[in-house]
Amino acid sequence: MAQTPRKIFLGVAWPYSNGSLHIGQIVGAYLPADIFARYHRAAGNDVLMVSGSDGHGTPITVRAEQEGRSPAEVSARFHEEFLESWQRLGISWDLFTSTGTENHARVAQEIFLKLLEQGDIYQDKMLLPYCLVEERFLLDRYVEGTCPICGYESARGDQCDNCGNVLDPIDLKDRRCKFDGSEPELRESEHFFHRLSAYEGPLKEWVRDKTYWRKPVLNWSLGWLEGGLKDRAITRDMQWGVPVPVQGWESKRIYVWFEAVIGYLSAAIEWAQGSGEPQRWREFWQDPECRHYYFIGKDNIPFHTLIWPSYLMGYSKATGENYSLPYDVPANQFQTIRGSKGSTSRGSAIFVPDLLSRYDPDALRYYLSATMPETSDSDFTWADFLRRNNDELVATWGNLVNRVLTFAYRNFDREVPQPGELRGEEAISQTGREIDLCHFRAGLEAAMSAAREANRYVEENAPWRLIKEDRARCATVLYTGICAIAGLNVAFSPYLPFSSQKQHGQLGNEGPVQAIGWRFSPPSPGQPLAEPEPLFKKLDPKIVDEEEARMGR
RNA sequence: CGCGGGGUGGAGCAGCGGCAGCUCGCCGGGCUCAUAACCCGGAGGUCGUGGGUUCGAGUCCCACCCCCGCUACCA
Repeated sequence: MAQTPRKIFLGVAWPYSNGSLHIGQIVGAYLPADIFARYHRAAGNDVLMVSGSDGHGTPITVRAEQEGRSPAEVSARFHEEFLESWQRLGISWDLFTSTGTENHARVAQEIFLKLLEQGDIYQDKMLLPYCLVEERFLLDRYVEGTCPICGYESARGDQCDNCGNVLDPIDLKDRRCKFDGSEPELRESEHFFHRLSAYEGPLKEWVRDKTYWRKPVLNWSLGWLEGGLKDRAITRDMQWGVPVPVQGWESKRIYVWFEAVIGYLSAAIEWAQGSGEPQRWREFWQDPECRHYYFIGKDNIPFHTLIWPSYLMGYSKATGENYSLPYDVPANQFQTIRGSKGSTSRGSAIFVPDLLSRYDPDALRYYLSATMPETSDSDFTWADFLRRNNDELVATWGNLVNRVLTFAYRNFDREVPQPGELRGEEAISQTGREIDLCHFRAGLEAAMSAAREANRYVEENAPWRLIKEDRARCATVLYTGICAIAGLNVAFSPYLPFSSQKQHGQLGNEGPVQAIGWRFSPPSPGQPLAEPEPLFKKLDPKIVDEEEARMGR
């Protein structure tokens, strides 16, 4: 199926390093990206998967203020935690860096200057609320007032909680500072703007043939385009972030949403430097044959389907070089927690480090893969997690492996018996096809379905009866079962990397399971079997109540 | 008020113009190699509501109702 070796670039959302990773980020972006990357690497394609901590922006400074630390300290602390989470979850980055590197600032400033020279970025004045008491410009959300649309008195500067309309703080009546209640004055501030409006035509043209994008992704993008694109301010009155590379702008910083997306490019450059071939990033960024995929949550869609492409179009033009645009942005919907969006304050957020302290990574990966919100929001419940682990992962796949290997180990001198028919090729190719299309749930289901078929095969051929009647035939049946397992193990490997590696070893193989590639490789008859041991643990039903209690229900 | 997504057997989901499908659960049976796991059979849905288009509609169109997100240390 995977025809010619391909080049694939995966850009994955940059998490704000202001708190622990939670389950929604994993299921929404990091897990699908990892499955995709693992599959393509096994299939022999050249993959570059990058991301990093987004260490700038207001969320970081807010947290830093609360803790009385510097933004840099906060960011560094969570960056370290992220690295550990990736490792334990098995998210296989080629590079996970941060926006705090010199390299990133240099690349971001370079793009900023090129776009400035070209006229894509221009200076203008804007009126911003300035608090005389706090002596600083106030962020949109720190201004409150009366909503001009519905009259609600506690509307925030960015949006009215009552009617839901997106607002501009200037439109509010009876404005007041959220901190001290004083009335902010409107003070003129000089800022740089990106001429997004100029890219409306080119973007419309570019999006036109993206019919294969997921429905929400395409509709969201088209909706923005139809509404007309507005120029966006790309600098902010703050001290934390990438400096504006223009004289006299020392008191301002580049807006986090301008520079963070540039991380996709700067990370590739950093990766190339680290690999000892500093120019190698060009293979992924400037070769038109390389396909770019961006794995993100649905809230980030316009940034990746319109805004980031507009920067790339402009930068390509300014430099005369080709910078690839996204091929697909398979954004996921949200995974709600017991029916609503995860919330720390309501005790319904589920954080990765905590989760990994009690559960195996593959159990989590299985559950999240099976319930991935690809087409619509899906819901996380502990009861469902328990059920899918015990009744699907353990009972179907885990049990197949365990029953066949245990039987073979005991009855055939602890080695792989002699050959006969069913293999695992079909599962491998079908799962591969689905992953290639970013249908991750379907890919997993294809493998599970093949595991059920293998269980049926074992049942119908009853080796426990054959062992007494026809030892040679029994060996054939078991060999066939083992072949199915070996094949299925490849199909499951992008989803369940830890247990796949273990299974690989149980069949007496050495080296990494990925070395097989994305194909069926028959086990050698006579090869010694390791003593079988269950691949997965059954969970105790009481965890449901325990976890619910832990979440403060 | 607006924008996007969704409402399909007990639960979770797929189907997106042509006899309503999958996993789990449930009921009945089989097997005993296996983590009380596995296999077979069965019951169970007028596909949110009301109109319309069509020879034919979960599947297209219109209106309405409900849920989720777009705001909150939170994808």
